[in-house]
Amino acid sequence: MWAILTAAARPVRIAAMGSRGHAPQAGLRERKKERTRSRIQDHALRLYLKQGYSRTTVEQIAEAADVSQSTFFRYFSTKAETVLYDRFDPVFLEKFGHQPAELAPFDALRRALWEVFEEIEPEALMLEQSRWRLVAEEPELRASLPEGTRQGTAMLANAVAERVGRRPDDLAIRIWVGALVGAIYAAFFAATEDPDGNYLEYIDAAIAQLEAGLPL
Amino acid sequence: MWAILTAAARPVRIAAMGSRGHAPQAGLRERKKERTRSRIQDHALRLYLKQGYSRTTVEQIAEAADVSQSTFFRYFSTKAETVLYDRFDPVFLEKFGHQPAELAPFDALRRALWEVFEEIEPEALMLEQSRWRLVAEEPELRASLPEGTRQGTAMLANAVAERVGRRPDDLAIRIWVGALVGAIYAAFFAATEDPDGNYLEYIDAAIAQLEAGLPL
DNA sequence: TGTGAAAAGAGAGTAACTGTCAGGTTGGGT
DNA sequence: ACCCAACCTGACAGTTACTCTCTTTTCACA
Repeated sequence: MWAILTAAARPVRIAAMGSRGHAPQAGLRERKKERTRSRIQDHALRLYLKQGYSRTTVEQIAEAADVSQSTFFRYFSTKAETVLYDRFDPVFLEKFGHQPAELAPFDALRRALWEVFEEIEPEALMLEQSRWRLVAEEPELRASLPEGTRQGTAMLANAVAERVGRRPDDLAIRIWVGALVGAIYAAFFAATEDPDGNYLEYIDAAIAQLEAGLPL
Repeated sequence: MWAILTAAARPVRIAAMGSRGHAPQAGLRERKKERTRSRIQDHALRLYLKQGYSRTTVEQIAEAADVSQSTFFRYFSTKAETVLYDRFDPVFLEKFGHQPAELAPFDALRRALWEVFEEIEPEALMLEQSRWRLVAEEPELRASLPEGTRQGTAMLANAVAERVGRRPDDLAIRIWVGALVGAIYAAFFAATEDPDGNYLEYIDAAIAQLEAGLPL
């Protein structure tokens, strides 16, 4: 699942975009911005799929979305972000946090993942997967992916720490989460190499192996 | 230990640099190239430490090392590579491969790490650590680090697969290595946050936790 | 000492970003 | 209805990493 990997790029982004922070009910201004943002991302993804990521320039995206380059960079601080931005991340973190307290971390994790996947409509899932493939195939994207991961890892560490009642900077927690993310990472790339591989199955395999004490 | 993390950047690099491939005994030409390479990296690191990574331009490095920018890019395909390039990686992989076959993977790993660290002189170790700190602190470097990791992970997976007599594309192997690298990654960053932390100890902790079946 | 191949340099070009400034748009308060 | 302040947007110039192509220099070897 992507969530864990890229998670926290999002809150940072939103904060940086000058939303008022509190207002949960979006005003006209906010909604217009949201639309502009989606429009840019849509055009960007469409161009990437059509002519490849590196052969698409920001200028082209801006033109297609009918905004200036300045505006493009106001919405996405880098070109890569148009791909890496993941709207399911906060959903996952929320589900994870709301799993019953008596569940072991691995079970909570698994259930949260299932719930997120169940909610995604098949059509949206297809689009997501093409986005994932893009990330897996484009070196530049693969490269900028894990910086998001690092922050995401920190957030997940917080959630796990809370669940087991320990401090989030506890070394054991950090190592645990690091191993988890690394394993899922490996499973993710294995899944992208398998033409009709089911991402969720691969990730399940990773979780199961960790749960079993990492046998070889 | 860095080795695992950045490993394979090196062979690629060397292959791309037009060395004859076979000749193990270096001729004058080869040695001159090696010197130029070191000279560039030395000046680069010195400038980074003095004025910061992002405030140092390739032009400045080239000038300081008395080469043209063209030449700079012939030796390092990106600016980040001047930092990420790790001469201990091949050493580590070799040591790991030569551990007695009856050792469990975790033990082989631990011993190989110790052997590498023992060989490094204290002075060189200090320099290495300042390099690591640079990587940990500079966002752009953190970002470009894991692409090297990915290739390094693949090489480590090969070594592990051979050791346990399985195919390197075995999913369990890939997950195992992924978890290992992820855990070490986490330990590494924890170590950089601890002013007088000993990297090796942190990494040892990660290995021990994995060995114990990843308890929480 | 001459010669062919490899290395280095020169220079023009591309594209991702950054910073600034000026003009237009929006929304809350009167 | 109007105005002010905050905000959004575009235009534009500049920086810098990186690429390509072409020419000149250096060096191994005969």
